[in-house]
Parts: sequence; C-alpha cells; structure tokens
Amino acid sequence: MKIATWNVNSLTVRLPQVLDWLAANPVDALCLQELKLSDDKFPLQALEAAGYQSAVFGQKTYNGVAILSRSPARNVVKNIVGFTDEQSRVIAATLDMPGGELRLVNGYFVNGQSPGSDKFAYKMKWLDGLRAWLQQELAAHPNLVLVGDFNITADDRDTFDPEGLRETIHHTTEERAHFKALVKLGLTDAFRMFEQPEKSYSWWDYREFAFRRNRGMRIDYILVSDALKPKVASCTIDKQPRKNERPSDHVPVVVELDSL
DNA sequence: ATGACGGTGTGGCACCGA
Repeated sequence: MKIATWNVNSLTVRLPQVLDWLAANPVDALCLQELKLSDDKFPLQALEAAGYQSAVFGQKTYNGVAILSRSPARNVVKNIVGFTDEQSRVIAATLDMPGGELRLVNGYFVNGQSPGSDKFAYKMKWLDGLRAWLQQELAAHPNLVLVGDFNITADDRDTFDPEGLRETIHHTTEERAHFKALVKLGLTDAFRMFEQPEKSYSWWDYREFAFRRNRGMRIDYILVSDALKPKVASCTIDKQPRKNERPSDHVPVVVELDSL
C-alpha cells in the first residue's frame, strides 16, 4: 500500500502532471495541497477516469486540500476541529485498506512569512490547534498518517543553508519545537526511518536555478503513528516532477506500508 | 537587495508563497 503527498501549487495548472504522475505511480492515495481552486472547479471527472475518488476542501486563489483515493473516503473532516479558520488547510478521511482502516490527515500548514509577523502568530496558533485535535484523532484512530506541506524544516539536515538561514522562517526554534511536539504525540517522520541521500529536499525556489543547484528544503512530510511504524517499508522523495515543464516548486513524497 | 520565479485575480499591476 502506498500513500503520497504533493503540494501542486495550483491544480488548474498541474492537473496534467498529476494525471501523468498517477499513471506512473498508481498509489492508493494521493494527498494534495495548494489546489488554489474552489470546489466547483475541482476536476472530479478527470481524476475519476484515472481511477481516483476525491474528498475536496477547496478555496479560491489560496490554499485548498484534497485526498484522492482508490477506495472511498469515509468520515471526512474539513479543517481542525476546535480551531476556527477562514482558510482551507486540512482534510482528514478514513480509508478501508487491506487488513484494516487507515486514518489520513492531510495538511497545508501555515507559511508564517517571518518571525514576529501576524502571520507567524497565526502559524503558532494553528499548530497549537492542530496538535490538540491530532491528540484526539490518534486516540480514536491508532492507524494514522499525518501528511502534507508542514512549512517547517525539522532540523539542520532539512535545509541547504542551516547557518545562513538560522532562526529565519521555516527554521526557527519555535517552529521546530512544534514539529517535535507533533512527534511526541506518537508520530514518526517516515523518511528518517531509513538511510537517505544527503541533502534530500522536497521544495526548491523557482528563482536562481535553485533546483539545479539543489538549494532546497525538506518541508513536506509523512508522519506515521506508533501502530503503523512497524508497517513502514520505505519512504522516498520523487524529484522527477520538478524536471517537468512548468513544475510545482514541491515534489511528491511517498510512503509504502505493509498491509495493516 | 524593496530583487530574483510563478500562480492568481485582476489589470497595465499587487499580493502571496517559502
């Protein structure tokens, strides 16, 4: 069983690339972020023709998340329960998989602009809300996967310039403390369960040939619950789509799980 | 470097992302 996450930075622009990727990578579920479209503009039929059902929480221009899956999504929740949010950043669903059910939580975490800004304060509040809610979700659903664009580098290995970017956005002690707090709930960064190439990133700026120079950050994650940890067979970053014409600035992360 | 690139909505640009 394979689950993937991909910030597509506009599904309108990237739909052909998503369809191509799914044809080459027939995962059981694909979690998307930054759809940048409203629900009525979501390409339900094109994805259905590709074999995927969709649970969608869209928003015009900004944000927007979806879970594409081969089996139907049940018990769909939009946004963080107990945290009022104007923005469409979270969708959760239960999927029936071989051997049991899997709870998927897909998040487009707040960017935060810069430490000290109003947006950074919103990021901290949002992360507080997410953690409180996830604690309940984990209690109700032992087989849980938290995926998405976290907009945090978990540690210095996850950024091309740990010294130069120290305490800047995505690198602050506060953001990393939030990442650690999520881990402390009983979640594990699947990517770091395995030996990985040095300087592995999931995002590169469009500017200054950042991809070619591998000046990136690993900000897209798949975290698995304690019950799922023994089932994790692999976790990889697929850099291939970043080589496409008009690529997203993020690439997919894929986890492989043994049957539940 | 108040920059760079790319997406959106609208517009002859501004705002946002990371």
